[in-house]
Amino acid sequence: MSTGAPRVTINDVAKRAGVSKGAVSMAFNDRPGVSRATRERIFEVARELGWVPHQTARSLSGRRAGIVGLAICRPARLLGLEPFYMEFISGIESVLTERSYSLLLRLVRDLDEEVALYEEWWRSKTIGGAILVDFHREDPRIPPLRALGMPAVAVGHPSLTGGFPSVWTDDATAAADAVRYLAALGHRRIARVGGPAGLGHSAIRARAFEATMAELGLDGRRQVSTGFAGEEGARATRGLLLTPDRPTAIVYDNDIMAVAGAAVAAEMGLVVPDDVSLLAWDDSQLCRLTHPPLSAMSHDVHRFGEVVARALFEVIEGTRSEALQVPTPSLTPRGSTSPPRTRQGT
Amino acid sequence: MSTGAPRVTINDVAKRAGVSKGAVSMAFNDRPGVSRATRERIFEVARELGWVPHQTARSLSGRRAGIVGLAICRPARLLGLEPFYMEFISGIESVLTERSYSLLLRLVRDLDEEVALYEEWWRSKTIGGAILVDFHREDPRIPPLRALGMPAVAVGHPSLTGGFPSVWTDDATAAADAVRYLAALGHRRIARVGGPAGLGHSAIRARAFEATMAELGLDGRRQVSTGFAGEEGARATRGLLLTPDRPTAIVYDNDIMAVAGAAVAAEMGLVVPDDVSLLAWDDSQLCRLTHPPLSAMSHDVHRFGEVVARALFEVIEGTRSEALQVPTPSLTPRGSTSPPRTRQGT
DNA sequence: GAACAGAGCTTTACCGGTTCATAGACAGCT
DNA sequence: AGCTGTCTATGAACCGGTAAAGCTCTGTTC
Repeated sequence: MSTGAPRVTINDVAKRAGVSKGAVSMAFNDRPGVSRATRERIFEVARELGWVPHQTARSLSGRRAGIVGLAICRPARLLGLEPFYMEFISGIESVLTERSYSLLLRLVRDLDEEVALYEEWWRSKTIGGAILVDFHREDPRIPPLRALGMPAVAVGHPSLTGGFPSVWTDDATAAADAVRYLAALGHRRIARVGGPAGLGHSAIRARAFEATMAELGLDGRRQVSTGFAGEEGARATRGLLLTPDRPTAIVYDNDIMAVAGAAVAAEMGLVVPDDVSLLAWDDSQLCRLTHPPLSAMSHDVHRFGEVVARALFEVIEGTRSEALQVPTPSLTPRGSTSPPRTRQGT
Repeated sequence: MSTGAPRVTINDVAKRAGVSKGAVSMAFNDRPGVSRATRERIFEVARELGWVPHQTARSLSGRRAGIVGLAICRPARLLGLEPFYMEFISGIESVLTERSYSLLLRLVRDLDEEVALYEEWWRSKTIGGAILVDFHREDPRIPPLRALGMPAVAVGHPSLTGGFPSVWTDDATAAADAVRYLAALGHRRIARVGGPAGLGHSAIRARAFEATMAELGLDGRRQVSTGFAGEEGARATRGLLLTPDRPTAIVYDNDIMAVAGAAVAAEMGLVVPDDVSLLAWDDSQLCRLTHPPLSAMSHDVHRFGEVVARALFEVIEGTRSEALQVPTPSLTPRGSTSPPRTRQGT
């Protein structure tokens, strides 16, 4: 039953339609050289036989690979929780689908493995292009990947992506906005729980946070760099809230950590937002599921993915080498932020 | 620059090593017919030239596709939140990686689209096998997909998967365990917030829930079928908690809905677990991030994915046609379940 | 009415591997 | 020396398409 599939090929279609396989090929690629009538007869026969061009054979001749690679270097357990990626991916997919491209996804453990994977994918012509994410400062992936000459779009600020055409969002402005908003509410002791310091966008937000705090005459040193996992966010929050002059507001680098932070506050008997205001980042549905719902810097992550995918096609076609900016995350106030309850010093 | 990559082929390697390309091929496929010395010289040259067999060309000759397909039919926004899938996927990946296979992922909007996608993937020989998930009762995908003759593993109880070799977990027993645990704590009004009734595993849990409740002489009709999204879980919880004889314990079908349920309880001024106990399902990290942390029916989802992937290879190789069971989810008590505070009737 | 153009197909040469029938070299045996 | 068998390696066919050159035939143009 399972063995010996019918194996219909372009030759069968050609023979049955009484034309050469070249003609069938032209018909299926919308190229001139076949009359309307013939073209339709070919389609008719192909449908009868249930024939679809063999993707593999096709890409062996032409150069198109029809597949785009995405390697993500974060622990699987974390990714499962990080709402960002699935939404980002679904945005990418929606564009790829339009062109019958597919996404090849792989989780890798470290950057070396990532580079090796891309090299293999590219050398073996498995993929036609790639989407690079999570740029570090002086990212070690840049030289070897550039050397490949593989079409790729980088997600991250152009200053980080070492010449790869990038798609980026203005994290600096968003971070500054977050600080100004909290300061406007009357907070003076504002802290930030960020992702790894080496990670480019975390670093950018950290700098912007500090600069904006300074600009407002506030102390911008209440910052913690940690991972992105909830537990790490919890630990960082606990640390911050246990200091004598504990912050009255905390900005997080994603929403998982913010949710974990809210749990820590509750566990310590602190009321959100009265005792401490919390501001999440990325704003997935998760922010609306807690009580109180979390204020957040919101982001259309799905669209972000779409823009990235479209940019990649432009790169593949050679019509893009410039960076592209998507809208800056904007503040969505919910129940987790309010003016601080008590009078405070610096 | 970007144009004109070196394009090293098997011929270059053969020429440089002073052998025929057939020899290179044999060397790289671990088949007899090349001496140890020659083999090593070939590898040496290949490394020098940075040559890797062209995956596409390779799969055109041999029959192996090197790619496994997974189409998921759930709204993207929901998936982003559902910790289950990313972990499941990472489990799959870890096995695929061993064999240099890759996962082709696509989010689809409905079952028709899913079937069409698999048909295209299979007919066009893009994939060598597939993983089918989210089975419905009398699932409409079964007949067309079986007709394809594509190697596939189904995730779900064998009674649902229409003859596809399946990998499943004993949801019925787990649901019964959940009920018995809550009953043992003294709860009598136990409710359940489940996924869509059409979805096979939700239906199985629903039946087991009802049967076990009956067995214990309790009323098993407090069940709501909804989506898997947090908001739906919130709405369902609100509905349940607003009834006059509100439940003192609620079992959820995933953890997102349980988290949302906790928020609803808080919003209604109810204390978890004193006023209402909550029991989540799947047990991602999320359950440990809330306050109180959620008790859950735990599951090694990563391993589940691994088992599924391994089963798929067996199917592809023709050595499996039987179902395979993974461990039953087991109860992990945390802070969200306790004996009910007040004396209750039926 | 010879030359030319263009539409509509066919032919042929790849793309980059795998596979298999076959041949050469060499060792062992009678 | 002649025969057989094993090991290594080659060459050509093939996988299922694409692309570009080539061939016919009909209709124009001067």
